[in-house]
Amino acid sequence: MSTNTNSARPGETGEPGEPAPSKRRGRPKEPIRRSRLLDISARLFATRGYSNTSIRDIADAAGMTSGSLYHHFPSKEAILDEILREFLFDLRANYAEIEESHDDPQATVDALIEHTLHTIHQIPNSAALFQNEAGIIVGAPGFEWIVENSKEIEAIWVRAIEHGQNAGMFRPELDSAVTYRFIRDSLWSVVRWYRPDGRLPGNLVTDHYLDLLTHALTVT
Amino acid sequence: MSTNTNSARPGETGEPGEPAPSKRRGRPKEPIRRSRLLDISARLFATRGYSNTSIRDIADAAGMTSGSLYHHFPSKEAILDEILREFLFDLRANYAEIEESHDDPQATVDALIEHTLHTIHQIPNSAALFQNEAGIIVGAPGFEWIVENSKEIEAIWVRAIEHGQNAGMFRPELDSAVTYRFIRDSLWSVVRWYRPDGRLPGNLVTDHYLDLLTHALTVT
Amino acid sequence: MSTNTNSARPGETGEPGEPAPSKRRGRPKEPIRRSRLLDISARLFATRGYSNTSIRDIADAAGMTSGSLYHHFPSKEAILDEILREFLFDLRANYAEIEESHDDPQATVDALIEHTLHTIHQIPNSAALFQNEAGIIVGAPGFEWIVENSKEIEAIWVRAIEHGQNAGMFRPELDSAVTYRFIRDSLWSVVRWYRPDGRLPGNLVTDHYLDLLTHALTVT
Amino acid sequence: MSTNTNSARPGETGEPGEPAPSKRRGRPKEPIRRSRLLDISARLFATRGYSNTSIRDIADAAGMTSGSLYHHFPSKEAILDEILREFLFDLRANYAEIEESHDDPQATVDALIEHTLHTIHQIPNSAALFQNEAGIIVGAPGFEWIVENSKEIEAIWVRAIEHGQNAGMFRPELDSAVTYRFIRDSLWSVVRWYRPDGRLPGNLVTDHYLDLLTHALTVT
DNA sequence: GATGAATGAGCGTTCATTCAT
DNA sequence: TATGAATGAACGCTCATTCAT
Repeated sequence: MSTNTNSARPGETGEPGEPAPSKRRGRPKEPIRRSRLLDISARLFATRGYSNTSIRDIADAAGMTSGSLYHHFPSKEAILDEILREFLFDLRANYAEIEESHDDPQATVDALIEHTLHTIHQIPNSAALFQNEAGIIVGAPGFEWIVENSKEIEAIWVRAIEHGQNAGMFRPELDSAVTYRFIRDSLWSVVRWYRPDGRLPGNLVTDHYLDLLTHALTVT
Repeated sequence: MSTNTNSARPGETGEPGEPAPSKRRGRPKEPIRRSRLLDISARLFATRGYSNTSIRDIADAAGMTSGSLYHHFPSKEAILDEILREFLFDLRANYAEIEESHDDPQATVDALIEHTLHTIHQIPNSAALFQNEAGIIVGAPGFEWIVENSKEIEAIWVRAIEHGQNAGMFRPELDSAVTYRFIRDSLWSVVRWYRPDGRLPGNLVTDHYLDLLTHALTVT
Repeated sequence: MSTNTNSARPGETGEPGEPAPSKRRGRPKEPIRRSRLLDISARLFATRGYSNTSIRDIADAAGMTSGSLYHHFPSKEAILDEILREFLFDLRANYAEIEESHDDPQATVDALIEHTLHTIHQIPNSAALFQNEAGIIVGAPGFEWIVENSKEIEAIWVRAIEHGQNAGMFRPELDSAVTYRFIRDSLWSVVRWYRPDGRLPGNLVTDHYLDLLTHALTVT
Repeated sequence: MSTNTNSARPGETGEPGEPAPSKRRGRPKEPIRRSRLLDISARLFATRGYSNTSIRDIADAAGMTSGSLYHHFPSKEAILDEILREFLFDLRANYAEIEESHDDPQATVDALIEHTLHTIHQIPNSAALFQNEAGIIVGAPGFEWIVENSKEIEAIWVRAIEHGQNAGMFRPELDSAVTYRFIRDSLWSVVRWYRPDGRLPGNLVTDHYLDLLTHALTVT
């Protein structure tokens, strides 16, 4: 399945707003290179799949040779790990902050939903990458941390759902674990068809999903 | 990311009820071989991912050499194509039959939901394979038929949703296209965590999802 | 240090007496291929060093592509292992046979010396390979068996030396362990300069070394 | 064959007595740096083999980056060349001095033997490096000087042996060239098992080898 | 001097595919 | 049908070397 037909031209990044490699005599010259490579990698991994993306594909898209990549990352897997780490730890931190800053269960769940869809809008590549590869990554040696992190994220959601049930807002007959999966899957699946620059505006999608999920959960 | 840790032993398939390869001199012994190979392939593709499954992995699991596989299928991609073709055309045919055999929109949607979850229960490998690889397959040359088929499936669902809205059963403010994606994604995502032999029985999951989706759609 | 200047031409083996790849319809067609590849590998490893010999060098010398080699051996290291295994286990077996078939210590040591030099004459590549690489191989994971084998070989020699001392033939003031190393090293070092087809005939070398070592050991 | 298990930690050299890299503003601070790098290189080359030692390994062990090494040496091969040059030219000079300062052939040969074993004791890394890599180095372009130097060394030994034969001390039936190789190989092979800090003291080894070789050569 | 980024060639290995037997 | 040998392209990665800063 030759999906590499649209292989990137040398030096092409596809990322708009890329700062020109001008003679910027700044301090943080290192992180820029690094995060740019991570961005490119995330885009390719998300688009073609991790296994179908070669280290040379990434290097080509970054305008360097494959060997040069190894000055920045020790392995292909390390690139994947770093992308997912930032994605998942940020996500957990943001979820936790939302949980702490809200009292009303309905408001908490709404904020969690909004933040999830916002994340898909903001960093679709990382989100898609996790969504697409998680099934295979989980269980791979060195990626055990993903399970732990996912459990903590699940706990946040389940607490919010159960608080809502205890408060009489959400339907008590719902199993909180199954309901969490339902919400999680329906939300993250959006990354598969939502395009940040597409015809369907992000806030419209968010409103629709808030509406659908609220009706699914709320006592009537 | 060595995901081949559970590499199949020669001749091992893991599928119970496998008929012994005895000297059965029956008529169509060929189709049996063929479907067995497709089953094995689907299982490996679903478990490890298409790209991470080699033609030798399949041959090993089937107890033959990789060269022999090419007497049954012209290429690795052809195996994938055949698995997905059977899955998607059966699915479409069953959806169409459901549409024709129901008048009540609510009953139609319920039956569509039930059939989807039943499919995940019955043929989880094919379902998972499609769910996992569709994103990359779509757009690959030779797989254009998937888009067509998907459109016809979408049309069935959208018609059912809109019939329900016209009949005053489903909430009129819902966008039928977005709602379809919401239902589709939440249902097919179940394949990622549902285990046919797991603790959570299939009918319980079905009841829960019928409940959640009905509340999400129905006028209150 | 480009030592590959004399890289073998495709199809060239340098081994005289190579049987033409004629239409020999024999059973053991497999072993022939295999042992031929081992011979070629041993020659290249011995000549250039293991690290300086690439899998493509071997494949080129054998008239095949690098990938084809992996039908016969699972890895480069496995080739090395197989060469050394045959060499060392044969050597030990032959030494043991010599030990059993001789009573007189002087005759035993003489036979051991003769066999060692005979081995260098017969299979100089394997002998040189072991002599050159043993220092680095020992301690590498998977090659622990070499130490065991070497210890058993040492035991045979030391027994012969000590028997000779007890019988009053060999000088009693000699430390048997140091004497063994002295004999071993002086003998195996011959592989570095002896050429089976060179000007110095093998039996002349053998006579000289028998003479030197006998004088070194024997009571006068 | 991952022989880099004992990869040196940054800045670690393992050589005791290393002067701290303090701000010593002495005169020839450069030569110190240089010889330290040569020492480190010799140790790594001797331990792991030249081919298995990367320029980065050396740089790491020296606490610098690989690029910095090129301010001191133009290439990896140049490091090897310099180590071997110093080793072999010193050796020849010392052998020559011994030859000149002794009249008695027996005393000359004894002194040559003693000096050889003393060299192995004093600079085992250089000695091992030469012993291990000479076979591959000889014949490589740029290392022709080794052959010349070796010939001169051989001449010194052969002269001493033949003087001894002419004086009636050494057995006349011995071929001086073969006898030289016998002595040379048995002596230098000691580097492979002798440990300066091991249980077997150096002078004991020297006594043993003097004894063995004297008996091998001397008229009885 | 020293550094870090980059290069380009090469390495051991994998894999979908072909084909004579 | 089945096999085993072979292919050729690609893969992840290493490494000696260069060079602007």
